[in-house]
Amino acid sequence: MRCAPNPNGPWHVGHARMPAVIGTYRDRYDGWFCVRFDDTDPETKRPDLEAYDSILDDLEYLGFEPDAVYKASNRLETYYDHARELIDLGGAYTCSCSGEEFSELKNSGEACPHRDKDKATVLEEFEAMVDGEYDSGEMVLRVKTDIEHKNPALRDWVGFRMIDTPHPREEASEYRCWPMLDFQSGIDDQLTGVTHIIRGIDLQDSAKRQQFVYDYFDWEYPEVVHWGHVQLDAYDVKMSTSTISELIEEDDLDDWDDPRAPTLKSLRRRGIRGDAIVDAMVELGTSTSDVDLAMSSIYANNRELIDDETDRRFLVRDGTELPLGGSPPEEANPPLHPDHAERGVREIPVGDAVLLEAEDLPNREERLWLKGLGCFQYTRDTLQYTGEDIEVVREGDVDVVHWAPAEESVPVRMRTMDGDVSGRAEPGVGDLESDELVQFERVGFARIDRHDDETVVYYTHP
RNA sequence: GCUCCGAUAGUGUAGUCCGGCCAAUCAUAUUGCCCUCUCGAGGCAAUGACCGGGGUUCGAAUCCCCGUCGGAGCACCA
Repeated sequence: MRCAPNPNGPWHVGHARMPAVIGTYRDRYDGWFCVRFDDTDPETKRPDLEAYDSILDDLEYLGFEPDAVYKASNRLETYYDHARELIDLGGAYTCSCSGEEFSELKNSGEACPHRDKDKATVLEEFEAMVDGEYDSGEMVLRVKTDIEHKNPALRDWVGFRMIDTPHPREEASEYRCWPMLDFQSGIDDQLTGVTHIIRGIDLQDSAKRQQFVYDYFDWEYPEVVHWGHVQLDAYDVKMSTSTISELIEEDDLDDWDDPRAPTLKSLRRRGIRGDAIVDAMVELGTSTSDVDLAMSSIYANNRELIDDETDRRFLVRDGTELPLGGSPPEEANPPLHPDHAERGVREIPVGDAVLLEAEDLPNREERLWLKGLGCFQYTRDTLQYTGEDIEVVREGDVDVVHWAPAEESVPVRMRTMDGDVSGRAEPGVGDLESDELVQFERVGFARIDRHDDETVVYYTHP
């Protein structure tokens, strides 16, 4: 199988579907898959030189290593050779009609005057194309199919055209005669031994087009599955490489790993495992209708992967300070993980005041249980320690909330899909390694990114 | 306009090829209860779907036709 991306930028989440599915199939059935960069349009789909590595990097994040990596722009001579052979078989002709002219003829099912040229002329003109003797638009090589085919999309399609703009890759920058996707891809699938193709519904006619070439060469066409488009809920930003690229350009997004961007680099930075994405993609199946992928299903997968190993911490967002009274303990020791007592406890110095989230602020005379600390009653604008047992919580009339010491807490900026949130976390958070995951109790999972003036974390999911 | 393709709960999916075991599977979501010093995890329960209409048949989610809705192609893009 193959994954044939157009290297025009880092991958968005939707791109993960192909490697997820073919990678999973490969592993399951002892198969083979390659990445083939279909970079045969140096102009309108101009490749981005950084994208080649960036895509392989994204692939690694998803947990797959391709069995081979190809670049179509390295293989021009191969395509030329096959074109020559095809000409010799009478399956192609050079054509100098303008796109418009040809389109009109084609739509009325009429052949253009170039269709019946003899092979020698065709070959001669094709060699001139290869040598770059024509300018863009002057000459193309058409694959001879059936000019009266009932589906106009299949009639004598273009196999090669001239492009004046040099390819961005140095190695390919001298070429001017470029194959179209259907030609290049069809040849490569055969040459690399691809037996099964998955592609989008936008390429529904590709197989039928390429079948003509396969017939000329007497090759057997691979099995094909077409799938619909994937849409992600939960994002304001459209899942499209060009849209994301523009937003970054305009500074509406920081970069490709901005938490608001629906990209793989963003999910990675938020601490989501590649496996969680892969599993969600595989669950989507390969149906030909469009599908909506719920981020919640990626989150559910991820939570299952990380919950057990992720330690707990407190983070209070936009805290309100309340003084403490009644001699509470000087230190709180909640467990690092409620299901793993063996991992030990946290040491949180309490101080004279705590921060609470707005939603958790008690009413007058109300009791509140500060997790890992004890029971307090809100009296005369102070949280008075009552010393009561956890039983009061079990009885049901005391809410349990998380908190942070007002004094010895560390400032945190949490980057989320909906923008940044600032808050303060228990002091231990300041010592966590970059890349570590935490669960802020009653807030959600987050990945520690870095410690600057404040600790920057990326919100993972609830 | 011409040509393809598709339609099962909020979302995804199984079942459709080879009609009966499907008053329709599983996951996720939402809600409620239990448990828990988290709104996490775990347990239990509830919610919720075969696009419509004809036909074939003893019997249709499944086969056929018509409609509706949706998607795609008709590029010298991928």
